[in-house]
Amino acid sequence: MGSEMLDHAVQSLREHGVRMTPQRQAILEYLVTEHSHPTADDIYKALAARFPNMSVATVYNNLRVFKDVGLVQEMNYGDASSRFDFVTSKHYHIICDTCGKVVDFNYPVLDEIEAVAAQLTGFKVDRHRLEVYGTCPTCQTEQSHTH
Amino acid sequence: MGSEMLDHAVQSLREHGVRMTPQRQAILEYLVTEHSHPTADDIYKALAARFPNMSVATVYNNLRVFKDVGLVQEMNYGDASSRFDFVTSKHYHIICDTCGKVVDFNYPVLDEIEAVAAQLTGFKVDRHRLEVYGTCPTCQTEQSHTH
DNA sequence: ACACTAATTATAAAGATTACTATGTAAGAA
DNA sequence: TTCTTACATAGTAATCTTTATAATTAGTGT
Repeated sequence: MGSEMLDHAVQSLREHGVRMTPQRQAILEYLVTEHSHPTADDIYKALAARFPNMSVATVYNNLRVFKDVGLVQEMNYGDASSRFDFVTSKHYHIICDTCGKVVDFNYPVLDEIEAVAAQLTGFKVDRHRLEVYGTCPTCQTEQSHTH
Repeated sequence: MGSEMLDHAVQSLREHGVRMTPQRQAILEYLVTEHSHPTADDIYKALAARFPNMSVATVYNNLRVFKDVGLVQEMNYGDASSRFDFVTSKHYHIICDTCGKVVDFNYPVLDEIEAVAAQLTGFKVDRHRLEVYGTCPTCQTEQSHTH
């Protein structure tokens, strides 16, 4: 399962003339196996044991490479660090305002709004971004304890 | 027109115990009259002539005050600086990937997706964020000239 | 006009990301 | 296998946005 995705990703990188290095492989594996939405620093810390000398820049560089190839989606939330999501299928995200956790949820893709926006503004539309914000179950219970 | 919105905003600030200062007034005016979606730096530069000694921190502080009172909405787009929008009515934004311009467009508020997300994930939903990305008319013509 | 408190300025600091350079290494060619 | 070359990495400096801090200034009610 996971390894099929990984193999496919490696092949896709090869086709784009991207060399495989141990660090690159490890970052990719981490993204595929962890279903979280890690920050660059999360990845850096998670791989520090295996690659004590790895540079943060390497993580960023590779995430950019993966993004360019289309394997990974970058999600920016202003102040906080970007989070990176291994692209599998179309889905939206809901984000916890308290702890920053990101959870996937499925909803029909909003094609219509793109068409409407294009018509109203004259833009050539490329994509849209939709996120829902709130409080995750864990933080909800924690907040009810302290109050 | 604009001055009504301004008066209302000033009154709203007064009710929140916020003092009026020339800098604050000027930043507010700028947000009301300019229908752009300026960054903090845009505002800073625009008012530099009138307030040569104004600090960037003042701009940020005031934008935060306005945000807390609900007069202004902050929009983060990752790498780039936040942009600030004087809140008038509910609308969505479409953003140019080339020049960063932000344009408003109206579309029925997507209440349903919030309900679905809450049900699927167990989150307590607070709000959502939707943006459409593409190329604005100006940049479209410029790109067609150079190609 | 006074006093109290908030706002401003100026600057330092923080945090995320990128730029840069020397060194190392993957991958194909000989 | 060894060589070669371009790409990747490590390490660090730099950049950019935003916030924190401390001293000074200035609103606002009395």
